[in-house]
Amino acid sequence: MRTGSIPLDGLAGGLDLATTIESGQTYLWTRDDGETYATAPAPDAWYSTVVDGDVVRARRRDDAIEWESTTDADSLLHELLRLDDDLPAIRDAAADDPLVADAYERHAGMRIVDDPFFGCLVSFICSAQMRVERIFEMQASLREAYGESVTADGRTYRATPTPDALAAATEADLRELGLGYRAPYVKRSAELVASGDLTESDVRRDDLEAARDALKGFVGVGDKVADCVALFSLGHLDAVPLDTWIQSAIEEHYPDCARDSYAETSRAIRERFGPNAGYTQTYVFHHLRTGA
DNA sequence: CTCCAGGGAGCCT
DNA sequence: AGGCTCCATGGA
Repeated sequence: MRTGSIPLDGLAGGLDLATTIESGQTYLWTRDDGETYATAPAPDAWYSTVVDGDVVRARRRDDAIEWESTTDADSLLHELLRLDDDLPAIRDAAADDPLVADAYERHAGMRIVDDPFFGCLVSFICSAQMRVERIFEMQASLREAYGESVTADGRTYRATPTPDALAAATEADLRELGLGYRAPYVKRSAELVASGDLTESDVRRDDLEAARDALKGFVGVGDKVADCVALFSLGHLDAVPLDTWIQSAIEEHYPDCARDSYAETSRAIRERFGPNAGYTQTYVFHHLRTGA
């Protein structure tokens, strides 16, 4: 495999690789130790993923991100981990309140990811009423059962299942992987993509609310999941997924932003969090969920 | 045992 | 549009 290194001091705000990958934004990476993300990673733990048939491995090594890949992964990593985002500028422009300041400070270096679309879509369809640790397990199970194998340097990696593969699976097959009532959602949404009836290009809109409405055409995708896909795969950094953690945070810390409908609460909290509100949401979510 | 987890579909008014 | 009810599964 090819290798390379990305110096952290060349990135505005650096990069906390482990937190970025394990904070519940992306479920498409595998930690080398095979743990289920329930345990803390080693400081220099390797993470791997497969993108368009290429294996990408990355870990923190001293003051750089070291990578190995079947392709030149430098630009790919910049894309997947949004390494060009200026974290200090994003933080400075964010809302100035104790919760937000604490979240940014405690998890400095965490970045929003830019996941490949279909894997992100399936991940967050599966996320409904699920703990983060189990979402990781479910995506690993889907890769193991339906992902294409890619071998590099004698090791085998599993790609994200294709729409065709998941559309061909039976609902019973998917239920056996522990997907529960999400099984038919995954299958039907995979069918929509595989048939071309609703695809990534249909949901790539410049406006967040237009993208969200289009995303809700998938099965198992409502307002919250649509916002997650918009934020973690379509580059809508203003998207603020209103999950249970953020909703209770709004009740406790921003009660004036609480509205009757998702759409109105979303608008209010986006205005409160300021530019790149999705970044702030992700920091606050991780901060609250990890009990920091 | 009960309760909860990064919600959404289906059906009702 | 807005309000129910039900939905699988595993861990606490």
